[in-house]
Amino acid sequence: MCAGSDVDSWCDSLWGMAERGRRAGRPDTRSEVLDAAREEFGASGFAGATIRSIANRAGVDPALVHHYFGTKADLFAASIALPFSPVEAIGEALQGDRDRAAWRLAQLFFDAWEGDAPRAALLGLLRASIGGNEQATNSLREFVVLGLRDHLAALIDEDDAEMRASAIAGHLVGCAIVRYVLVVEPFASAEVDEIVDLVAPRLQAYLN
Amino acid sequence: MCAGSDVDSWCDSLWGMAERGRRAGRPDTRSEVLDAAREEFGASGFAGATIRSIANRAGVDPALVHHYFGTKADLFAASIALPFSPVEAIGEALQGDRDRAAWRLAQLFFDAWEGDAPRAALLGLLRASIGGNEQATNSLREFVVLGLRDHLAALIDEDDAEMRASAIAGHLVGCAIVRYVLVVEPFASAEVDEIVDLVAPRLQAYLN
DNA sequence: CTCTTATTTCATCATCTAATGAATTAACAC
DNA sequence: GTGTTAATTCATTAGATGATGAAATAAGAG
Repeated sequence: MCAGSDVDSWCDSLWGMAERGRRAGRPDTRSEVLDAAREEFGASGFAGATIRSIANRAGVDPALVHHYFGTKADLFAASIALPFSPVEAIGEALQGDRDRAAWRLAQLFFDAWEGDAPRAALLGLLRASIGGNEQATNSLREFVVLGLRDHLAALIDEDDAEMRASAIAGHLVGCAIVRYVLVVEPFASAEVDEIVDLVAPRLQAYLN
Repeated sequence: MCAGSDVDSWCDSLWGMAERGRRAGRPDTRSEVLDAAREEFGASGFAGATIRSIANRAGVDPALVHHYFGTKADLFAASIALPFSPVEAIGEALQGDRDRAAWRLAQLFFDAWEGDAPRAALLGLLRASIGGNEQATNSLREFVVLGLRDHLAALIDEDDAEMRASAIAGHLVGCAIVRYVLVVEPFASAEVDEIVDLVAPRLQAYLN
């Protein structure tokens, strides 16, 4: 029983065991493992996630995770590389009319959190870096410094430009935590446009 | 060797081994363990901290940690109970002149982070809750909702009072992350007064 | 078809972890 | 002093974890 390949799917679904050796077809298992790693690290942080839980989520043997990504730290490093480039997008959003720059920035920032996949990636980075992982902390700091603080400071004509830019970055990050991590109502359920209309004027006040 | 009690301190410092049984004097070991737990949970999060590391930091056998606090989860629950009562302090700070309420709130908030012990406790709560620990998330949400949102909403005469109050809470939490977790310069090294003078006017803008 | 290579699981190891119970010592009441 | 209780470490257990190497299977080149 469970030896012929025609009844494998039946065996798998019944026994939860996969057969040994290469699978039929051309499944992109590596990407599935990486996605599973993003989700697990996002949900549990670096220390809380385990190779086994990631492998289990991807429907794969733990050894395969090591085969593709090496150590747990290597896998984590691969998982916090965001699947999009926020720094450039922010740079573009800030170009143009300065009186509305804060609105465009806020819109871009909160829009980025609305999709499922980006939110998982951002949550993973946020959780791990605030949770104490040094690499993730450096990664998030780099994003805040390069993506937000430096771009914003270039728009401000005051000698405390970097201070003001840091405050703006803090405001955005804090709003994301209240809305997406702590889920404080009614902030968490409000429409993005409502949040933007509320927050952007105070961000703009830092720019003037 | 190392049997007589007169040479114990010599043995301890040389071998790193403590003698068995109750210590001389009246040391408040329980509090030291709790402080060590706050520091370890604050530095590494719930999953990253271990009973062993906490016991080691407190200079104590791991079994003693269990003796006093039970399971790791019990110890964590005890460690996130802040050694001060922020909710009441915020309530008091917000009484009085409404036009300067944001200044008093910001001063109280950032002052609270400056001491070593309170900062470790706040960092622990922040790290663990954002890191995904459900209990810590509930605890921080409760603080944000009861301590900040509700108190602030009572001051605001608009129908979106709770939204504005949440934005203020988010701004403060985010500034704490940028300053104390990510350590983004020059925000991290600035004086508290400078931060307060920068941030408070924008917080006050939410109140009006 | 045959050989090589990439993919996948299995079996296993050494290590670390939380937790428990017994043993040892000091403080304290009488 | 004597006995009781609280404080503290030691020894140990059962389980989880990261990691490695061997074996099995499919895809692809010739």
